[in-house]
Amino acid sequence: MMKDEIMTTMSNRYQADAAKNRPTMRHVAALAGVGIKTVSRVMNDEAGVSEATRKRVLSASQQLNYQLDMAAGSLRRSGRQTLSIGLLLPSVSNPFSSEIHRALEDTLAARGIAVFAASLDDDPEREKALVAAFLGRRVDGLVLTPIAKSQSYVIPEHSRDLPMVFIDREPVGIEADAVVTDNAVGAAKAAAHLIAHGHTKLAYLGDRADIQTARERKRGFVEELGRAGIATSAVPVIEGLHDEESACQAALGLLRSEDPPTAVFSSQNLVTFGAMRALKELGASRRVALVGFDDFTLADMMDPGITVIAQHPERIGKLAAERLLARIDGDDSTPQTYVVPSELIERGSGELRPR
Amino acid sequence: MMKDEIMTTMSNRYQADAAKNRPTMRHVAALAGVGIKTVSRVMNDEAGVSEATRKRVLSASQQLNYQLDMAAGSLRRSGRQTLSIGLLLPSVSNPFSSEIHRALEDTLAARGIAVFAASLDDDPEREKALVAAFLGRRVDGLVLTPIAKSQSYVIPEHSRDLPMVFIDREPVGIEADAVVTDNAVGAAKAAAHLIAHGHTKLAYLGDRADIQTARERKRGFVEELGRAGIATSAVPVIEGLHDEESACQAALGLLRSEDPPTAVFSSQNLVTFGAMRALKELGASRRVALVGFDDFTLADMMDPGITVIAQHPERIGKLAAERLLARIDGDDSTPQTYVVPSELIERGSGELRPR
DNA sequence: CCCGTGCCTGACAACGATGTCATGCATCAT
DNA sequence: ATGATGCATGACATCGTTGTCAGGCACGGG
Repeated sequence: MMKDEIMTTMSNRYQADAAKNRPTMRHVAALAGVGIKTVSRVMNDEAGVSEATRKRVLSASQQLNYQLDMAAGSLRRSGRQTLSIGLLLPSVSNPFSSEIHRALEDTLAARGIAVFAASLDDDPEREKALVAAFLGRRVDGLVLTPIAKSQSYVIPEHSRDLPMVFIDREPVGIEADAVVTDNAVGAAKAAAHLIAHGHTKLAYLGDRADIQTARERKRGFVEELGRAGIATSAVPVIEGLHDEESACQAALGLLRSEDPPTAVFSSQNLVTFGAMRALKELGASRRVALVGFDDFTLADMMDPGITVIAQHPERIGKLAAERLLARIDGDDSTPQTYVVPSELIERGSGELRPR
Repeated sequence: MMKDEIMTTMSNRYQADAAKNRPTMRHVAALAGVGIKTVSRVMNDEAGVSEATRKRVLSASQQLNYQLDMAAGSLRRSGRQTLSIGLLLPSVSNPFSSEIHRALEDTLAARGIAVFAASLDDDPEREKALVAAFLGRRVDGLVLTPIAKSQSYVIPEHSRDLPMVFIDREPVGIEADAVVTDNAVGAAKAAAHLIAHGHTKLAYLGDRADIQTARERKRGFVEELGRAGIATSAVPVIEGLHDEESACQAALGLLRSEDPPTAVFSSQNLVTFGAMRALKELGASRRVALVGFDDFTLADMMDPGITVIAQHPERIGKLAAERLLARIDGDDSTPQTYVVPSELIERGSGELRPR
């Protein structure tokens, strides 16, 4: 009787407290009349708790709406995992990036791992700052698109076995796993495709040369010209195009020149859009061939459809996640670069022949 | 001499240890020859540390590559903030969602807040599971696109003052801030626009009726018909379209019927794409008017350009972030729904007149 | 009846940090 | 000279959890 009264009072007090502040194991333990270690065992599905006790604890925890504090747990837990990783992308709103993000998320979600995502905007300083921010939150791993000149600043962490996978671009100054597209090969395929359709007067519209993938694509394109015996000097190569507007202007300049190209290769999404706009403005969409690097929504709905070298962001994301999980699980084999092949998709614009 | 030797030995031992395991404040303190509380003060830029000591600590922490453990800190710190929030979207790879994500990130980054992002795929169960997962990581707040029938399951957290902002759709069963587009108004604008261009034979292609925004858009569209005196019974309303393929089939069915509509309104991105494809297939792009809800990349490059009711995801994201920050800072005013106006953008397809 | 063997269980320290508070020391007004 | 004041500093408890370990209890065999 007396004891029941005390129990009731106590449970009321704990319930009232737990409604305002967040309940802890102590609250649950008090309400269930057990020690907190037993609550811990139940919450973690550990063996060695009688069925009766388990039920009492579960009921108490539901009553209080208790939730395990992962942060506190991972502080003490051996292995110290937080079940969260950091993802650094050029921008979370970039379609290519967000496809990677999605694939990564799906693969990691199966293991209960949450993803911190952030945008770098191709700013090396942000890269370092955000890596630090994620490390301070004790992520279990890092997936990032590097932009800084060197990633040697993460060597201390990397040598402490922080799992790390680079995507889209390979790291510099550190040996770590990377998952990339075959940029040079893809660009070469584009050049070969145009040449096979009779073009010799090609033009190259490219992104900023400080971006590794842009350099690779240019290299692949130019090398293919060489193989085909086309004088590089006869092919205008414009670099430094980072948005639609500048690409459009560059394309307009080319197309209005005395001896305009009959085929254009654009090294990236936004550049392709700029080129398309220029062609449309000049009414040349059905006259000048176009192949763009990167696939995009509605490419098949354009007139003509736009032929592209498609990357496979979902494969990149999935592979990166798998590599990261392997590293988290202790794989310590030599870091490797994994290449995801690109794919040429014919839609019309790339199959136009010169007049 | 003796003392120096010991110091050196100690510092070596700590350095070796710190190179393998992650260094803690204890390591830094030992190396700098101070107490850990002093290290804490330096790392948190607290006042009351002499310049000389501060320098010693800073130098030691750099030498060890020390980084503050935010998780451990927030365990003890009053207020208990983790400087991270959870963001739940239909999909991180959905362009509309990822624009919101980006705007949110930018606003929160200024305060050093990191963002956990996850995709719901319109699955109520995932919504609950992911909310729980984020709560277990002790996020400082939650921003989410609700899909479950009711959000009452978060009431316990919400009443414990967990900041929460709903975006795109309003919550059910709980009073909380929300940031939404004026869906009904936008759809009504579309209807009015088509009617103003002489159409009376309209058609509505809509998303699944269990999605709040879809219902609102339909309501706005139908109400506008009423205002214009057009018999609702004469206007085909097709719902339940959730992807491009089903929308295309539905549109084809309509357009091939005996008395086809002269104008189509599509309630969402993918449905618009389906409608566009159907129109193209029938060669009716320049004959049947089309207005779509949601703006999209290249809409102006289509032939004709696609007239849309544009939402403003960047404004939604920014506003949601601002509301969340206000709540985090203690604002406890009555929850409110903030409406971000949509905007009709004329591009050609919506201005076609009936024959 | 006693002791070994499991099975449940909880007390306690520890994880890495911060809040509180007491201490030592130099400085200053009286 | 003396006590008051302020600054710099570190000892210690603590946040919510988990690892370790020892204790209690029931059971069974000798």
